Amino acid sequence: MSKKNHWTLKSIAKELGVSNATVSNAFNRPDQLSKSRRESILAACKELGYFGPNKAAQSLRRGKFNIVALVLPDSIEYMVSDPVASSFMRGVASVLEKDGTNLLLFSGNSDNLNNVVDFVDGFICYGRPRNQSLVEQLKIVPKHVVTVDFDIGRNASVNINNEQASYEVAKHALHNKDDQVAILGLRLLDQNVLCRVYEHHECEAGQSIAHQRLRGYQKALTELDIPIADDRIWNIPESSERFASIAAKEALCSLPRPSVLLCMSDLIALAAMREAIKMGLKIPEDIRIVGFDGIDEAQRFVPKLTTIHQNSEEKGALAANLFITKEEQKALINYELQLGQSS
Amino acid sequence: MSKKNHWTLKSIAKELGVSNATVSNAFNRPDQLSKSRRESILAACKELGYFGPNKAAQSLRRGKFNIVALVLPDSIEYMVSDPVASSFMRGVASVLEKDGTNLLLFSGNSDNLNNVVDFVDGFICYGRPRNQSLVEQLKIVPKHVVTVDFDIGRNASVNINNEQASYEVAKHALHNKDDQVAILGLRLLDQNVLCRVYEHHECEAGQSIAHQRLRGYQKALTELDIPIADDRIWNIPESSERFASIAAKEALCSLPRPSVLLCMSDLIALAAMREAIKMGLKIPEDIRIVGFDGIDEAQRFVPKLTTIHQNSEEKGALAANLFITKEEQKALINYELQLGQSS
DNA sequence: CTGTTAGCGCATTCAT
DNA sequence: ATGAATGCGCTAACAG
Repeated sequence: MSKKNHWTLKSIAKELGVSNATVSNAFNRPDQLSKSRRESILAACKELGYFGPNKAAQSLRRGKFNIVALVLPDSIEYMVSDPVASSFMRGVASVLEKDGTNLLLFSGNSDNLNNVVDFVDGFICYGRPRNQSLVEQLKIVPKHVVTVDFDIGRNASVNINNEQASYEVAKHALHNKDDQVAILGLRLLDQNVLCRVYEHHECEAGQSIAHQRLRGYQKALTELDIPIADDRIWNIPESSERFASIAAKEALCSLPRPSVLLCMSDLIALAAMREAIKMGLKIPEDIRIVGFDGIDEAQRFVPKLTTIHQNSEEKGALAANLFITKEEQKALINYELQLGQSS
Repeated sequence: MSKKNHWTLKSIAKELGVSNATVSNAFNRPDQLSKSRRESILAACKELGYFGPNKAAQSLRRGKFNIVALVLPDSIEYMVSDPVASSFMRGVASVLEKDGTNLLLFSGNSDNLNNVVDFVDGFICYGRPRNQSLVEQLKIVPKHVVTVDFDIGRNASVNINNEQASYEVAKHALHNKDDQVAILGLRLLDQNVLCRVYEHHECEAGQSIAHQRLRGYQKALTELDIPIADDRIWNIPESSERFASIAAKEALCSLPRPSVLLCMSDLIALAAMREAIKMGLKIPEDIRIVGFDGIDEAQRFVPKLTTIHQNSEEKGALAANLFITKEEQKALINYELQLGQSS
């Protein structure tokens, strides 16, 4: 007898003439019934086209959803084309996929965690979300949270030592006190504008990645006794070719012409190298350029970029593992100074 | 009186001394109660820390989940770093984000749609999933499905005319019957191997993108009366730098040396250009190379690549729109022949 | 306009 | 080893 094509645990149990608990157990708790019974039930279900308990109902009942929301710093559409974010997602995805956990992409522009909080097991947050109110919500949300590249009050996080890394790459790019230095910063300011950063007094206090990196640069500058003028630091609001090119052009045209360009991302450094080449400058003879991130394209570029290679994929994998194991750990991940011909 | 921190519709209703339907209505159906009543209830809820009906329960009840699964052709970790797939996802995400629909990434390697089918509203499938059994499931799954770059029995799909596009770009690359042509194909064979494709008899029948493109190439070749030897077509199993470089090297070293390289993706064409340059070949004097896709990196490369620009982002946006509106439409999307200096 | 009730589909006691 | 009952948290139909 073929009932309607849509079986439920209840209807299939009735069809088979057993109680629904038995069917449930057959699928979920093998130890609760005899092997033969279980197998005959499973076979009958398959035969009839019942593929197992409804996941939504199961989740509601158990309070477990097998979905984790990956909270991106910005809109999904923006993040998905960012090479560093992509690597990170790759690491996350590889671990979650093995674990059978589903990955939901969540925009850092959303204004409410509530839209998803009820059907995810928790959150992996890659960088501070653009919408600050999300941060506040993440602090108190009653689910598991792993933060990456920033911290909130919670205990599971993955970071790299941005200050030390920046210090190292700057140290490599800088030669002596006669160097003319310009810094192309990424999101140094909250304001969404491309401009120079005349005031950076609060840098010591700044907790953002950009400020950590800036501190690293400054430490290197200070050690070499290199002054940096107030008008030699740029703020680029997002890691895009367009903004980076404009800022690079401004920097390269500023006088005295910089001999060193410290860039807070490889994408920025690449744009800067392209602009420099267009202007007929020789790299590194006329200008030394260093980046941050270690993306593939920058390694393939001629000249190869000197940069800090962040192990983004590993970062993602670690974050996902922390999530799965629910370990409360503040992890610090390695980076590598990657030497190229650009400095 | 502060109850436990976890409110439910029921508990909050009791706390407020109203029925649960009233609270539900306050959140979902403003027209069902007076404005003042509604507002006072909402205010009280906010005050007490109840942020609205539990979404999981709501979804179970309504049968609507506000999640769509984006079925990728391959593993998530592989897809997320593919520039074409990323563009597509960008398009999808931009539309879904505006619609308030959440995006779940689903691997084309999974073997069971059942793990998610119960808590998504449907599927957007970007390319034929590597796991063929997923295709079978997609054909019969009782939810809305939009396919992209391939078709199943269902009625909503987005495609481009691969054959025509390939024909055009080949036509542009080919000059006359003395051209020596090699084809770097992407997933021409089911087998996951890098090799030459000696037999392509079944090309006429092949429905895959690769075969559609191959037909386009062959049409152009035929029109110009250019023969193509049996051993001049390569199969590259995935669009990665590594495989592409190997195949490109093989092709470039084969004798007589090709004067034209028809590549089924820009990533492949880029790898080929790099290998050619390494070998001291001049592009396009010694060898003309064309790609397919229109990714950014290929446009920035020197020489700029001649290719077919697929509007992947638009494709994604259209697919998402079809999904949302539930329109049953087989859409065909435009492409553009993008001329560079590589041919 | 408001409250009562019956499920959505299931997992888990607690009996037997 | 099995079955009846309860409720996860909610919405929609219905009754008042």
